[in-house]
Amino acid sequence: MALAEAILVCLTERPMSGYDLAKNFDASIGFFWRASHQQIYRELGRLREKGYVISDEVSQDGKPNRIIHTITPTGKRALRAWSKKPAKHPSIKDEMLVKFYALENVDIGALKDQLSIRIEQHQTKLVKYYRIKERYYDGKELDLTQKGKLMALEMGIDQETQTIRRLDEVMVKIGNL
Amino acid sequence: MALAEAILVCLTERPMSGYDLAKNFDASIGFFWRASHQQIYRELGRLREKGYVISDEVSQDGKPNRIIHTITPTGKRALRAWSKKPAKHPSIKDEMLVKFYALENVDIGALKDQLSIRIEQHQTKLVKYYRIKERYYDGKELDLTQKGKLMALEMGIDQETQTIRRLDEVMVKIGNL
DNA sequence: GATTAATATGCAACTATTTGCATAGATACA
DNA sequence: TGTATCTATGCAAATAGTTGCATATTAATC
Repeated sequence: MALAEAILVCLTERPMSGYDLAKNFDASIGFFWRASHQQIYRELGRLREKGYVISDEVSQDGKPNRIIHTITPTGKRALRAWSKKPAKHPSIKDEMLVKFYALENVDIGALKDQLSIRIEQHQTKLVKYYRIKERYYDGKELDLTQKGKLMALEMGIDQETQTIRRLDEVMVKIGNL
Repeated sequence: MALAEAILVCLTERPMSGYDLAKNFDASIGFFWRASHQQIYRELGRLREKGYVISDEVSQDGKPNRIIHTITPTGKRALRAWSKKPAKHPSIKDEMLVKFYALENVDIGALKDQLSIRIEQHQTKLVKYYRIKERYYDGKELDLTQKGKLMALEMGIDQETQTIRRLDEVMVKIGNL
């Protein structure tokens, strides 16, 4: 499972609370690995049991206490070991394509609506990517980790751009049906 | 859940056994929705309970009996109702991108190997797509369902082509790191 | 003064997916 | 004659992911 590793990757940057991690999974690393806060808290428990992270409670006046998780040397070794194992091919599950596959048994008007929603979602994501790129990477000196993140980000930008073009083309095609 | 619907979609084409469906999920519809034979057999049980399919045992001499599943009018109505509901955005989970995201804590040599394996997998898929296109669609008169399938297929071809180009570019980039 | 949003954590139940196992005849090939 | 592959079905256990609920404080807004 790579949720564990995705969390460890985040923690190599800096120690974080479950809440911080959940926010990270809503943005940055979440572009490549989605997870809910419930999943994250559960997984943090497992990582603590294995000794991959240590957790310290920090009291804050007023606000509820935070539990800050720090990756251990054992955790870092586990991460490097994981990196050598072949990456699983992401599993494909796209309802919308299934609907295209069954065009005669489907409401085509509704499908068009879904397609334009999908296009908007990809555009939103693309804008987000560009903002992050401009803000954190453009015209900056970058270390190795940052170069990796930028590469992942540029893959994302390229993917979204191509997806939007492709879906626009499909929109024209079903319009002419 | 769309596994149920993906199965129903297959059954609109013709009645099939669980085994036939499993093979379909290894090719055609499986390009857009992956499922194992265990999942399919279990789901067929549920579809039968709901009255979306009827199942008839057909004895074959020698070979084990086949159970042929046919979609019912109720099943077809369920399929059309499903088609009107918004399609879920496919969930993103790509271990390889997580590894790029953590370049400093990762074995880069191993990552390159994984990248080239990934490229090969996409090439294999692309070749498969082209074969299907030539064999079943090129230069043929097509009905609505076939047009939909062709559209899905062409989306697949475009996606794979772009992905291969993108991953090739990344391969050059990590070579120059 | 009341409501909403943000911070911060987590359990429990349910659903979905993966992995390993099990059975059993037919055919092909070495 | 043995081995492997294809046909054909399915259970059980483990792991992963989603949904609903629960709690509690602070700060801002209406």
